[in-house]
Amino acid sequence: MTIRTRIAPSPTGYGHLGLLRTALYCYALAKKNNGQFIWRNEDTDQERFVPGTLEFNMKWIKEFGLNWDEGPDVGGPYAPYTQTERTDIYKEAYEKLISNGSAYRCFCTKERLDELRQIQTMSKQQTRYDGLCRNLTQEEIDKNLAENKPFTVRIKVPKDTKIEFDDIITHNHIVWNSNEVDDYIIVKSNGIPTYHLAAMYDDIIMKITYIFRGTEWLSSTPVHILIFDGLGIKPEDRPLIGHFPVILDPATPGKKFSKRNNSFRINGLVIRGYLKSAILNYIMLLGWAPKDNRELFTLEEFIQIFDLAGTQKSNPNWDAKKMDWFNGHYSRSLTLDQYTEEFINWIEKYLTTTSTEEINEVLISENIDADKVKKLINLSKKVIADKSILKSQLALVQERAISFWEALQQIEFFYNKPDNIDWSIKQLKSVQEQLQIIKSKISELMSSMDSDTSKWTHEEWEAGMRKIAEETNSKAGDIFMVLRVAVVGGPFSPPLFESLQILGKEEVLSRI
RNA sequence: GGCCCUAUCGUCUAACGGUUAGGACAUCGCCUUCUCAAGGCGGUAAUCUGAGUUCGAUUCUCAGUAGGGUCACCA
Repeated sequence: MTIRTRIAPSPTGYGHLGLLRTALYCYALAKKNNGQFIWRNEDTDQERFVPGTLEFNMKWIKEFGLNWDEGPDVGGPYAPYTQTERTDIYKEAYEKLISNGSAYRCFCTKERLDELRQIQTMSKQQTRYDGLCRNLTQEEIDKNLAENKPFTVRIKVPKDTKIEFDDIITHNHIVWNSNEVDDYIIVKSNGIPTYHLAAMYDDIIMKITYIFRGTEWLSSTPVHILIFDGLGIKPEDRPLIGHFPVILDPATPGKKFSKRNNSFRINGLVIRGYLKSAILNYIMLLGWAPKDNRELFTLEEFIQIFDLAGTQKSNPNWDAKKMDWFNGHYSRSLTLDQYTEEFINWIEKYLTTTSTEEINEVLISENIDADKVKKLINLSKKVIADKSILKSQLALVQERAISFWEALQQIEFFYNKPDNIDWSIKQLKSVQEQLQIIKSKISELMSSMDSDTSKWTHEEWEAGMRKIAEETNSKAGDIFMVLRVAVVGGPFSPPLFESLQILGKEEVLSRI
């Protein structure tokens, strides 16, 4: 049988990294087995619909290289792939369920349900449907229908039985006592099915073989099983279902990704200048691990090696440090040409095309204020003007910047003369008294060198610097530090000599 | 609270009854070095607790504890 997996986000919000993870695993399983990966638009909740989110989510899953074989945009044999365009299809499903006794019409008003819930809450009972419409006589039903009373459709959960299934992700055999399961609403009073019916019926029609989803769906799984049963699907013909643990945000211990934290939005890390290959690689390991503990995978390698045996049960924490390590690793493994190209691509494709609000929300967390962000974005437009100069600058920061965003900050001094230099920093403590003397001696040295910096030699320059150290009776390292602070504005910098060469003699002299 | 799930270094994990409990990130130390990195070498660090099964439990069972998910005409 052909493996078919699906990713089915609802267009009610912007996807987070959890969506990327599910998509990645679905994609990998399908591709590994020469199967199909399907995108389905689960838009049955029209009230919460947020315009643009479907397009946003599709764009970004695609950006990560996870292309679907069938979907709302590309079509396919089971089109349409948008649920609100399939309401007729669901109608035949729930009519079948009602007629064979697997579901029933419920004429209870929302008001009655709210009141019921309130009473149950106050008396500390379970909040659940009391089954009032479960056993309506055909006469009563006909009467209500004749009066055009609105109704919902509820699944009719059988009494005193077991509902069970095997979870293919956690490898658990899970059993529910059916008396614990509520009669979920599967069709709303507006005639549109809820997720439970729509998704399960679509999965059958679209011949989905694996349902991967977050663990928040686990507790409604018995309802889904009952829907399959009611539709006459034999257990062995059902799609296999598996639930992934939630990704936790260490910033809020024990809590999953905050919907408000935009750095976890699917494009957040990309905007912050992380490589998609690195993000994908880290995400792979957030719920799955191979037996040999290998950690570095390209997408292609992951597809080959991914298996259901390695899926994890417990909730992983998002480790920003490890993400950084992956990104640093991938950044360093690029050639300088590739790195430069990716850097320019980041600026042109992501940084300058994203709204300022969104960039601020994603970036401000890094101890940078909005003005600084604005300044750096302006700088980013400037740095891509001359590719070869940029390349020589990036050569100096590639191995020391975690992200492109950091790299941009590290090359800022090439473009902007540092202001408000703090000369009292601890790195300059031992030469504090002779700062002026040292500066003028460095100035002298620089003046004596060729105006064509490409003719400079490291030996000549370093000898000069060490001579100043001797003359002022200080350590050579301190002399270098004075120059460094003058030129870049702080105690950290890329290799000094190479930086000076790029900056040019005149500019260097003006900064001392 | 009911139901369900989870529990190995700080973090992600390996060990499918017998290992000096392994790896990676982080952290610490040393080397390299004009700073910061990167790189090399080394160190600290874990089986939640209590019973049981067994010659032997990280591993199997039960209980406790802690954490998570869910209890909508949302997905």
